[in-house]
Amino acid sequence: MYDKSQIEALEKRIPKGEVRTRFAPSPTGYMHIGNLRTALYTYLIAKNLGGKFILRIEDTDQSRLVSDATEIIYKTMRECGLSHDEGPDVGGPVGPYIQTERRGIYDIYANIILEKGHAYRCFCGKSDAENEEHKKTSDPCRSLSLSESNSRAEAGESFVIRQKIPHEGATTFKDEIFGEISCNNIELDDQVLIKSDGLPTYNFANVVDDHLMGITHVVRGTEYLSSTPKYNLLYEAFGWEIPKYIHCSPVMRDAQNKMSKRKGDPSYEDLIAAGYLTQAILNYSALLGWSPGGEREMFSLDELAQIFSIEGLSKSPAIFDIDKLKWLNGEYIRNMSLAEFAKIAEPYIRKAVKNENYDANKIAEILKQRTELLTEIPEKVDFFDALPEYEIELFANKKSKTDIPISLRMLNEVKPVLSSLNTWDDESILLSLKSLAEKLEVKNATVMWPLRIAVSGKAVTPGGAVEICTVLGKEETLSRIDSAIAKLEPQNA
RNA sequence: GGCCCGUUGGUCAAGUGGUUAAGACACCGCCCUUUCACGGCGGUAACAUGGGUUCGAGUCCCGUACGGGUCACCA
Repeated sequence: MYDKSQIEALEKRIPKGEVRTRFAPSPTGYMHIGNLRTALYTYLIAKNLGGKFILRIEDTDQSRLVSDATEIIYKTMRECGLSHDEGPDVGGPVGPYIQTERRGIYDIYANIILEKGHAYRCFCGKSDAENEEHKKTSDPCRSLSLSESNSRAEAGESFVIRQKIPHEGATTFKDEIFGEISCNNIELDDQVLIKSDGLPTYNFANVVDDHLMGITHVVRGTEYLSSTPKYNLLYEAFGWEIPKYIHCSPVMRDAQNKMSKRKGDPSYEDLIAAGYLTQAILNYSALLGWSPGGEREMFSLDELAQIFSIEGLSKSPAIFDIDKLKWLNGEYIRNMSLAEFAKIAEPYIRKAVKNENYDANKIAEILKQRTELLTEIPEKVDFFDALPEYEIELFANKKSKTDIPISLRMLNEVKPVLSSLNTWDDESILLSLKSLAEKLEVKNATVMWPLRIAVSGKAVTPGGAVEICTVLGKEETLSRIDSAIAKLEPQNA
């Protein structure tokens, strides 16, 4: 049925004496946040312990394959800096790293476990009723002799291979987060190991691959917690060393539901498209379900790898809070150098500001302290290109002590002052306006407010009157002041 | 329903028998200020519940409630 030398060859390849973790997604769609976080934790555990991080594609369910899914996985991980040491694209000592390419391997181990008597062929059909009855203790195929089973298989009868779970005793395993968990074997089903299409189920492929790839820490979601005893029984049947288990609680959209694409929860790509930064997403994901212990919250990927510890992982599910992500994103933006921010902000600025005379760097400067999401930039700066229609009521502001007549007066005072300026920059404009306010014996705001409204047409703007004037340039500034004055003239009002 | 797991403010969370029960987001107030932000200061707000154990319990044990996971030839 199989060649012993093949097994020896496979076993010989297994790297020893190093920590090895794996991220093992199935290519069924996009990278949701829970997925990304699992990949992150898996990566961090490997790096923190000086080990290897491996990518394995679990594509044994032919019916659920999505064509571009693997590409999205590669792309996302590359963008996030979660680089794998081994995987389908970079190779490695224990490949192939795609399960459908390992078919022959599962066959070998299925035959071994069949011979050992810890599994059996089940020839019963696929119908629900039969299934329900047979996966339990009463499966008549359970007691078939191996030779009879072999000859029926050779005769071409269709079958699945099921794990033969003992009816007595209990299985206990240790999870690094949850501690010891035990379960009576009688509660466990005789799960299918090899499907009738000849491909292994996750349950089998996972155990075989984790063993043959030398995985030391199995990181996955808590949905696998209740099947872990069955995996342990499998490891024991083969006589393999059991890895450390780290079962992570899910990322929730609310107290009742996991994050899901179907319900409109954002994927990594969605968040990027919504104006979030990769680093912020990664940093926030790390904090969702894990705590570094101290009060610091911002960490680069390398820093996370330094300080990550399994003990900080939490048992209970965590609800995804977009507000906190947004705040963190803002923190990342504010901590950037102006040059860095200007570079990533420019495309967003240019979406609204087509006029090349307006300096994108200067606009980025006034935007930097007040931007949380890149996508909110265009609407903040659209007034540079075209003065919006606005109501003259905007000129009235209690705190600045302005109303419409005062604004008109101020603008008439401001106009000659600005038009006589020779240098057009923040400093000169600010200085001239301040001395004007002093001369007129009014608050700075009384001069600034009408001017800002006149040049922007908006109640709220990034930057104040001075900065906006600087960007607009002298000519455009004076022209906007003129049209504001015209708007405010009593006969027009 | 059986089995497994969980439960500290609205949210993320620290806390490993003795604390005025941290911190962050959000929210509110004040200050700064050429708008809005940023920044600074302050505030509201929590140990699901009932029994034990103990001199002492958010921390240990049992029950209850609530929530989640699982019970596929999906992963």
